[in-house]
Amino acid sequence: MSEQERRIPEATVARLPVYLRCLVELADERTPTISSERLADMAGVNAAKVRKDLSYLGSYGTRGVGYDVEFLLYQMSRELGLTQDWPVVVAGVGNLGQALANYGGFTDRGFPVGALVDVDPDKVGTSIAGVIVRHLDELPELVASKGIAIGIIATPPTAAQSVAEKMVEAGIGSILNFSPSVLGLDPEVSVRKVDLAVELQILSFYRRRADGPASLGPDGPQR
Amino acid sequence: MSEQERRIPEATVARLPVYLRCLVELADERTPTISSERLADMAGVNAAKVRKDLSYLGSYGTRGVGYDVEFLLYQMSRELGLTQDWPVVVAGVGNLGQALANYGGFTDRGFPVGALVDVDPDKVGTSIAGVIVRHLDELPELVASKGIAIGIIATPPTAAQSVAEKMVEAGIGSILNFSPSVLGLDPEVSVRKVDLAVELQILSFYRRRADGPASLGPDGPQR
DNA sequence: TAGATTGTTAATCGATTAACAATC
DNA sequence: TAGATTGTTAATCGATTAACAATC
Repeated sequence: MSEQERRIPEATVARLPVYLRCLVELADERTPTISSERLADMAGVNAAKVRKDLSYLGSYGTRGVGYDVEFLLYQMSRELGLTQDWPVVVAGVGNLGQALANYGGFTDRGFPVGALVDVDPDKVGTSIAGVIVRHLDELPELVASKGIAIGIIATPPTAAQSVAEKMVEAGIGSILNFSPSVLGLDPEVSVRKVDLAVELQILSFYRRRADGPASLGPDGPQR
Repeated sequence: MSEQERRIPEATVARLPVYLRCLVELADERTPTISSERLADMAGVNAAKVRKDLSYLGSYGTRGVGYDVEFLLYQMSRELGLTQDWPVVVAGVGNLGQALANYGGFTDRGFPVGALVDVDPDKVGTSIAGVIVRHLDELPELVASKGIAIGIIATPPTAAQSVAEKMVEAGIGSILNFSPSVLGLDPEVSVRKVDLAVELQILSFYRRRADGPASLGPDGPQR
């Protein structure tokens, strides 16, 4: 690791937030250093993978000692772009949208809910978790005024594509899609998809056979 | 494909539910057949991948014609174990748990909410979406009487591990974990994890660089 | 120094993709 | 038959893992 500084593999990027959460926990307990072995246990992966993943960030460990928790935490936050807040807009305040808006976990982790939008006149104007629901048409002004970085789609599937397009037009470049629709957007836009029924169907597959990889996360086996 | 009938790759299993949803849509529109090319467009993948994935199910296509929608839909449902319902229990009826209980999408896709459990005396006894919230301690009887197959963890992270263990003790073999905790369980138990903050953090990473794979699902690039 | 643990190499494994013969 | 499209092969790519020299 020296020339042509690291292109971090996709699989590694997906694990960094897991390590980050472990490090936050360790920092809370004032644990000064952590070995790849112990971090691997916490994260549910193996130690070789931890060392390889961390090596993409730089040579931040000390042989014979391990990794300095605070230092690694800082470097990882920086790499993930988490040294600043990224306000999100939730589009669609049905069951899921409301739950997401009320869910404190986003704000805690640097993703405050900056805006809520819907098209239903009964919902526009109401307040959820201290944020007033605005009409979808106001998205461009909201994105600009609140500095919205990420759009979360919690609309019915029929509306998802058009809402996504409006988000992109409004200047949003990152979308988390909770609707079951496959979005077709400019490949410049980052899209991640969370599909609850798909997760259950995958569990159903492995249940039926009861011989597949037993412990899977969205990005593969946990251990 | 003939000897030693197919061990379906994990990556393929994760895509089958996406194809399934496309097929349902096609069946609704009474489209009789579909080519790998068109199905690939709908699913947001490439045609070679579709053909390879479908070939693990068997040789269900017709050269020069494509795949019979209804027939493929049936075969895929069968392979995914979706020819029967799999009742789920949601543990933890906070914001997320309530939203999940109210979310009709599960029942629609063969995963009816058979039970809700919590430990909060203020919640136990209340009714959500027509299901009465029971105490966590009643889990074994609920699993038995309602034929619960899948446990959904929507508790605070501190409770997740112990709730998961109770689910396993009660006979549940498949768990969908919405808490940010990494679960340590018998490897026989299938676990999938949905971590909303992790998804946002991954988006944050790619936003910062704006040079990564642009369009990602939980299981990799969408297209 | 002796023990511990990293960082990196290289082997292996699994997933993707292009290409095309088979065949409807 | 001619055109279309599958099913499969083989090449390529990316991810995982064990092993161990480097070094604290």
